[in-house]
Amino acid sequence: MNGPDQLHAPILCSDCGIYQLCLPTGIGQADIELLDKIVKNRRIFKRGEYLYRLGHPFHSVYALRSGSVKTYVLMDDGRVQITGFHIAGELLGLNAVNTRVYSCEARALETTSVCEIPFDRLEELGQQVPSLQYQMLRVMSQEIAYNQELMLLLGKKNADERLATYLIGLSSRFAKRSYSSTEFNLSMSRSDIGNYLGMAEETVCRVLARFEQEGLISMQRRLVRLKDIEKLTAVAQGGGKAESPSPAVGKRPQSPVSSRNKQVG
Amino acid sequence: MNGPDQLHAPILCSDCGIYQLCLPTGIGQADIELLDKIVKNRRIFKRGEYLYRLGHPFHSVYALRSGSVKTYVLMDDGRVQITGFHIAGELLGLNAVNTRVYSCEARALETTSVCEIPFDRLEELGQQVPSLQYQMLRVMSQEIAYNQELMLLLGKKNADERLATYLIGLSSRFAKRSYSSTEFNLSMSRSDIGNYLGMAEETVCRVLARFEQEGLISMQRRLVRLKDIEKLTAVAQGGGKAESPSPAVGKRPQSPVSSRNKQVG
DNA sequence: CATGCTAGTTGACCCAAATCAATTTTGCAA
DNA sequence: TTGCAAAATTGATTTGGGTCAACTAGCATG
Repeated sequence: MNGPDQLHAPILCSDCGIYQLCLPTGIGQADIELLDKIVKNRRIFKRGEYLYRLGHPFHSVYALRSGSVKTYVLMDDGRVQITGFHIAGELLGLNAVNTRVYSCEARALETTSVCEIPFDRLEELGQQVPSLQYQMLRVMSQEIAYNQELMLLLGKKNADERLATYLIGLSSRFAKRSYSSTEFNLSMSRSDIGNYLGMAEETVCRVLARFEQEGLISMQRRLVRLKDIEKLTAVAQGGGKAESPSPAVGKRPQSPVSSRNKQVG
Repeated sequence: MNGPDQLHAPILCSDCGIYQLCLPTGIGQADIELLDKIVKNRRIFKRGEYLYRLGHPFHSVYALRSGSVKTYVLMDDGRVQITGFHIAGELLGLNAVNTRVYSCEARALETTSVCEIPFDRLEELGQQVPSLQYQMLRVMSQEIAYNQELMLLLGKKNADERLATYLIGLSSRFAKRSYSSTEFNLSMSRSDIGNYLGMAEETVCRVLARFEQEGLISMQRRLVRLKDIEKLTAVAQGGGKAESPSPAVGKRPQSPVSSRNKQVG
C-alpha cells in the first residue's frame, strides 16, 4: 500500500522485518525459531487474487508482509460489504476458527507478500508457548474492536464524518508502521472506499473534492496529503458543523447532531 | 428475554442447565469442576444496570445464565451504536483482551443472571485445558462473524431487509436454545431496535406495521409472532420486492437492488 | 498515436428514510 | 385510582445522499 515494496521475502521469521508486528511482545528467540518451522510458505498474490474465498475450508491464517488486502462479506444476490483493508503486519483468517469455513473473502489490492500458517500447527505450538495463545486472543480482540468502530460509523455517521474518520484511521495506521502519516497512497479504488464506508462512490468523490476546497486535504488520483489533521479529526467526531457559538435566545438549539441515537435509556 | 426466568442460579457449573451453551463440546467432567472453582460469583443485574462500562479495566468475562443484555459503543458527542443483544448461553467481554480496557458497555435489558469469570484465572486454566483455549477462540471467532453480518446489514440493506433479517436472526437464536422460534418476547425497545439496525424508531414501527398488514408477522407490544418465516427470509435476502416476472420489452429492468455494491472488481 | 478501457468526476434529479409533530398507550409509583 | 413519564404509533414534511447520465483523465496495447 505504501512504503518500499519488499518483494524479496526473507526465509526466516527471525530475519523478517515485520515479525514484531504480527507477533509482538513476549515471544523469545527460541519460540520464534519454532514458529519459523511451521510457517508453510511465503507466497506472492497479485492484484485481484484471492487469499481465501467464502465457504472454503479453513486451514491457514495469513500474515501480511507487504502489499494490501481487502476482506468482504457477501449476500446471496451478489451485494458485497467490504469489512476491512489490511496492510503489512496484520493477521488474516482467524475469524474462521469457529465454523472451520471462511465466512468472508480476502483479495489482494496490489502485489502482496504473505506468510501462510497452517492453523492446526499454530494451535499445537500455542500449547507449548502460552504467549502465542494470548497473542491470538489479542489479535481477535483487536479485530472485534475495529469492527465495532466500523459499525458505529455505518450506523451513525454522515458522509463527511465517514470520510474524515477513514482518512484519520489510515493515517494513524501508517504512523504506527513509521510511514508518513500525512502523505500516502491509497491502494483501493474510490468504489472500494465507498463500499467500505457504506456510501456511493460519487459521494466519496464529492466529499473529497469539498475537503480539498476547504483546505483539509489535497488529492491527486490516489495520493492523499492530509493538510489539517486537527480539523479533520474534528470533522470525524462530528464537530465539523460549527455549532452556533452563541445560540440566540428563543432559537431552538438545532444541534447539528440530533439527540436521537444518543444515550438515553 | 424469553422462556422461564431462572432466578435461582445453581451453585455449580455441573448443575447449570446452560453450561453446554457457554462451554460446548470437548470439556470433561473433571475440567468442569476446575472451571467451577474459578467462577467468581453469580450475580443478578437489574434492568439498566451495567455489567461493565467503557474504559473500565478489564478483569472478567461474563456468561449469561438468563435475561438479556445490550452492548454498545459510544462517540464523544454522545451518539451510540448498539452492537449486539445477548441472551442466555452467551459470553461477553472477551473483546477487551487486547487493550485490557472495555471498549464498549454492557447493560442489562431486564433482570439478568450472570457468572463472572476472572480472565486471568480463565487463562491459567486454559493452559491446562487446551479445549478451553480453543473454545475462547471459537467464541471470539463467532462474534467476528456476527459483527460482519451486521456490517453487511448496516452498509447494504434497506429498512425492510434490516427488520426481516433481525426477526429471522432472533428466531433462529431462540430455536437453538429450544425456545419457540415463531413466538417470542422482545426485551428491547423499538428505539433500541432502531439504533441497532441503523434506522429511526419511527421507521421500525412503520415497517413492523406493514409486515403485519402483509401477514408476515403479528405483533402486540413486545410480543412477536412470525406467521410466514419463508417470506420473511426472502425479504431479508432482498427478494421481497417481487422482481417483475416477465420484464416487458423496452422497459428498463429497474432492479430492486442496483448493481452497485455488487462484486465487480 | 489512435483506440479502447477503466477509474474518477461532476451535474441533475429523485426517493427512502429521517425529522418534526401530535397523539395514544402502557407501566408504574404514589 | 390517579397521574405521569416513557414508549409506541401515525401523519406531514424535509433532505442527505443515492441513482442516472454524461463526460474526462490516465494508461496500456496493437
